[in-house]
Amino acid sequence: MRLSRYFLPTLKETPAEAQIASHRLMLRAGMIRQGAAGIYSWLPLGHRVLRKIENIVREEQDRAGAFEVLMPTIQSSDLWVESGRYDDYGKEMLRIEDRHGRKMLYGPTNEEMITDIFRREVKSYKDLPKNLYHIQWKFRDEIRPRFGVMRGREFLMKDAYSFDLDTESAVRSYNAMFVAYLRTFARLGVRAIPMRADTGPIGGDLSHEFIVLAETGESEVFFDQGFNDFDPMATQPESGTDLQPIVDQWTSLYAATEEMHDPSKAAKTSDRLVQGRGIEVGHIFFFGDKYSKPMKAEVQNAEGASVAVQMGSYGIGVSRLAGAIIEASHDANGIIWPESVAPFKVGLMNLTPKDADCTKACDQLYSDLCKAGVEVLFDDRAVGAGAKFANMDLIGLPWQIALGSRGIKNGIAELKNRATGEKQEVDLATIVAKLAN
RNA sequence: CGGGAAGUGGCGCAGUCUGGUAGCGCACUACACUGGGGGUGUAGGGGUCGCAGGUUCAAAUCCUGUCUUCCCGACCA
Repeated sequence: MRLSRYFLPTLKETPAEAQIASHRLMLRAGMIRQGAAGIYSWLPLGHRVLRKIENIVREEQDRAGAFEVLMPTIQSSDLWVESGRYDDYGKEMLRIEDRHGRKMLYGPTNEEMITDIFRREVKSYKDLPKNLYHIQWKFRDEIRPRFGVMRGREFLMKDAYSFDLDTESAVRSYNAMFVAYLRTFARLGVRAIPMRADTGPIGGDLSHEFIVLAETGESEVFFDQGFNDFDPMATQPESGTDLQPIVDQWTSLYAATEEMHDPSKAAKTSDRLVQGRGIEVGHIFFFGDKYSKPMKAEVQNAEGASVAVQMGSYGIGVSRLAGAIIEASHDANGIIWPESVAPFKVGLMNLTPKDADCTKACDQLYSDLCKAGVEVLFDDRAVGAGAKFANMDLIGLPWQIALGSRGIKNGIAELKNRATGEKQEVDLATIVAKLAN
């Protein structure tokens, strides 16, 4: 992409409303713009990041055996009356009336709707287990939205729902999501620690939150530093593998959010206990027949008896992750994208656009990189070199290529690693091969 | 929902106390210079001061109401 043609409105100064790093940087880097409190538009750069996060989440859900669906944002109140949550949910649910006076709502979550879809179609234990997920916008009318996309009212969430015949099977479904989450967050370039969680208003008795460590995190967390030694990507589950040992390993060490923190249990880890702050990016629940029972989502078992299915739900805050990744990965100059979610892999800067030789070489390099399948943002604007460097650091692409008349004479470009700051002189003839992988 | 702060060109702010022709920096437009870390100069364009009432000869400024946004707390993917 040529920057001269792109829509990338970066800001030199921080808008007054943005207080925390990720919000400031997302606004400055031209990723998002605010529509109302807790409601944002995603501009091209931000949208690319959002899609990359979404795709990694999707790949790992698919790998774990879940099937993607897409449910609507607007729901009828009927199902919520049936589950008993229409009254329980309170003002956080945005309630809407259509022209016929029917009570509708903008979905804050989809347990009821997916349970309804399931119960209409599945009648036999032979069709279990099943796991259905979607990636869809949700709305929760938070009392106080804040921190940009990290606590928005409208947010993009992946929510999966599992259906099993019995508890034993349901735990296997839970474990599959547990492992998928470990892999997902690792691929997104963040370290997320699973912590025993309170089951909250959704109810149930087996639940974990996945917390990304960041100083600006909303929750206080306590965990064993032994988590540093675990590698989520070491788990490459074949279908049918027993995942319990992996889950056991990850839950063997102490980890708890403030509300679940038990100093007497934590004491066992004593010197290895770390206290920090974190951002909740995922939350998984097993809640049994909480919804299947009142909504009569039942199947016949091998004996011909009708039994309510055992359910779990599994959420990942996709839009929140865009902010959380920045919170965990930035410096004074701007964002530092992990390569897997970076909007572009490489930023190419023509430092001397008035130099015909340099411009020619840049155009050629840009074209070669594109042909090699490298995602590259080419700053071909007629502005000073300093502005280009500053802007490139701000938007945080993993690799920067600086090419000017000085380098052209020797046939070399400067390649900078945004994360480490390390710069190296690279022969123009080899740079494409170096960046294509 | 309790407590606090703020709304003035696209962005960051001053002016409000003490009423008297709306200002600065950045950005933007044109031209010239410059060209390896947000460079320099000259000349421009752009604002019913959140909105609605009121006081006054006169309101960004004083009064009343209202909307919006942000921060702290209680609640949450």
